[in-house]
Amino acid sequence: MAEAEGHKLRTRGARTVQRIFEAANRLFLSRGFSETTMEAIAQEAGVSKATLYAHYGSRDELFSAVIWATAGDRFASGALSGVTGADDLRKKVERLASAVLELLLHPDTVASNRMVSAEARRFPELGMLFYENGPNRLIGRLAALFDTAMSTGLLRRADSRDVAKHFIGLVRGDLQLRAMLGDETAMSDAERRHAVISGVDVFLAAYAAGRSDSD
Amino acid sequence: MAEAEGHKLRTRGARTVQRIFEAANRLFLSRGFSETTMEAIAQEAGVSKATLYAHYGSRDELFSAVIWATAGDRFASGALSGVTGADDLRKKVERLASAVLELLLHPDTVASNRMVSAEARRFPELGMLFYENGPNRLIGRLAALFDTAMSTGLLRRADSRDVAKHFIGLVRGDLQLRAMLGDETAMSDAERRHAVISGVDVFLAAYAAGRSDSD
DNA sequence: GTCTATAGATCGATAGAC
DNA sequence: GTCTATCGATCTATAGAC
Repeated sequence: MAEAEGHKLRTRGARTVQRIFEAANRLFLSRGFSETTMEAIAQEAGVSKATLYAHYGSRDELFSAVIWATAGDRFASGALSGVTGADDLRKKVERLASAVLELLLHPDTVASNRMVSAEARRFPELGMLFYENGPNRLIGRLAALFDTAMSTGLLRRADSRDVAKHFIGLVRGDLQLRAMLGDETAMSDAERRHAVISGVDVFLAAYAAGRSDSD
Repeated sequence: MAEAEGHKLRTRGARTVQRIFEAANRLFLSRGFSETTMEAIAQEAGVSKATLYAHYGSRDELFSAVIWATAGDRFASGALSGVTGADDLRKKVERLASAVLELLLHPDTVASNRMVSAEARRFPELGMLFYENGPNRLIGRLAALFDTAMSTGLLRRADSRDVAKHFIGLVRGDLQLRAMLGDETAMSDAERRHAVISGVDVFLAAYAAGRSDSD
């Protein structure tokens, strides 16, 4: 789903663009913006620098294309499907929390957060674009789920976008910040499990409609 | 409190170091890491580049010094004093939430978060150092406050560091992320007030000991 | 469209005089 | 300790051949 242009992959030129884009995507996400040179991208794509500039006018333009595409891809994917099922409310919410945390701690998510925030001063629009296309889409999808849960009477009535933000905030804890600061241990299973359990505990204590008997 | 070395400000050399450090501090925080050149720092400090290198071995070293010092300064300051007082629990917690949000959305906080996370791959240790000296100190101070509140019977018993993380997560919402991505509106009074009120609402619903009658 | 080769500019770091 | 002057490396972007 990472087509930069409207072309299909028929023409030779479009395939080159595709290769360039994917190379840039890999390198930006794995090395960061400042450490990724046009020379390296060209090499990774198997083309020359001149060819690269024939398709993307500047490094910033290529960077924007990568951020725009990848943010949407990841945050729009079906990673939040675990909510359906016949389990009790707590189990369902815990699975949802795990899925959210998985997304928030994904190396690509961490990398793009790092890059976009670092370059937000130079790209006033890109930051907003990224937010709308990424994090805000997650909020929207969660809000829709919680809306349903409120209609069903599982959760008490509240602004569903607020509920989504609170849910994310509770589950995230300090794990995403630590991941962004380079703390590898923030991604460990133990840390994640604890964040999910304690976060969901608080979430249900505040938002569960009736009385949720815990484990 | 931003002394890099143990010297006092007596000697001429120490005053020069001080000026260099403060210039670097201003420029790094206002322009970001990659946009701040040694030439610019020297000019801002009123010295030559050679003098600058006589006191700091490299740009990275100067950057580390700035991050290390400023993180501690801000997160250790007495900005959390608003919790004491004779108000009811909700009012107190709301003032605390405002103080936390003020800190999290402070331009310098946003700027250093951006920079450290962006450079975390090159500086494996600096990220951890920053976390311990900054965000983790905030968690610790909040945990101490909540510990007291639990002893007093105002809040129900729980791991106080978890409580602190949940508190921060609830109040922060998506405001700090948006601020880091360059969204100026994230710092508006309206946004902050709403985040404080709705966040505290959920926090008390989950953690208040008895029954907290709301407004 | 794609290549090689290089221009053009920036910047971190240093040499050497005072 | 501080200066001026400059080196050397790196990187973005382009010119011109095929």
